[in-house]
Amino acid sequence: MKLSTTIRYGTRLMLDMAEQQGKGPIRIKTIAKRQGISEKYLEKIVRLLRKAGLVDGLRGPGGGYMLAVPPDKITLADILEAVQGKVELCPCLNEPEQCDKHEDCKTRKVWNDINQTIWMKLKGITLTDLRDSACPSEEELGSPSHWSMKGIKV
Amino acid sequence: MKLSTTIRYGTRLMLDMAEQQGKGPIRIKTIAKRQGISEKYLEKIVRLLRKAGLVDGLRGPGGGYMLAVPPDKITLADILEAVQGKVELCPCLNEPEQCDKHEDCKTRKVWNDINQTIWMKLKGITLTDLRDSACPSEEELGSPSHWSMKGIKV
DNA sequence: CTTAAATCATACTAACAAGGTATACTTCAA
DNA sequence: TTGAAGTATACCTTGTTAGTATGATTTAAG
Repeated sequence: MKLSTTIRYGTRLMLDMAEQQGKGPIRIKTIAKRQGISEKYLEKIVRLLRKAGLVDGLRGPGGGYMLAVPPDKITLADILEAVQGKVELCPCLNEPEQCDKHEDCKTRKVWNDINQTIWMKLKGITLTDLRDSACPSEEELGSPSHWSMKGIKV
Repeated sequence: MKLSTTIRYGTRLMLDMAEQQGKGPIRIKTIAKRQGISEKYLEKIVRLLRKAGLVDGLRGPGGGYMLAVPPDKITLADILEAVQGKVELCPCLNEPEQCDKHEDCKTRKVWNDINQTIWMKLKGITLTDLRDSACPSEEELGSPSHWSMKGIKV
């Protein structure tokens, strides 16, 4: 029930790119410094995003990375899937046969439910949403806030 | 983003007890066999639940464990907290000072949002809800289902 | 009063994943 | 042709998870 740094760093990286969009390729070194994350580690992460087709890499001097897709077409679910694969909350959701009780398991429904809810949320939040959002104050963090899900409130 | 076996086993254990409620103390050995989980491992987990005051233990022959609280007063959040402590989706939610960017971090809001949503769900589902629910068919698992949250639809 | 059934408690280990480094290679603009 | 960048892989260190082993303690039943 924890987000890996891969996800968190990956998201910040993508958000950073969305904010710098239109300014040409951005070097990992720059983002690493700006975000305070290890350069080599970020490189590793951005390569996953590249493989997933979310960013494009330009080699050589003056090179760097840039979004391969407009930021309003990139959701947090895309990012998460790119860096971690389609992770389910518990194994029996993907591969029921792993658990011999799966036919008679009431808990499966709950985990599936929460799992779905999380994915719905993630699918509903784009990089644009994130970029245009305000930084939360400490008080605001208490209750769940509302995100526009491609226009519709989640 | 994965549930530990501790949570999953702990939930099944509690559900098992809710189903057997009123029949006196139940031995771990029995539940372990019924649920197909290692006995020693379950012992370890149930001790956490005991410490949290969710179950009572009765020693000696004829002893076992039983719910210390009526099942409609026990939510999945209680169970999760008992076996894992108050886990947040990412460290910066509990201890902002851990991340020196926390004041200027838009992603924090999203993680907080999802975090809150998960906890709201967990708090809304009691052992009674679970016990009285139907086992899901494979098709049903696709979309998020609706759980009564102490009477109110979640 | 003894025995055995159960909880209770701690220590240990193996396996795995996460987080991060190091090294070396390719590509390509200046 | 040089060096700045991406690309790729291998490695390492640390922490967590999942599970086992061993034994002590309590107590009802015989």
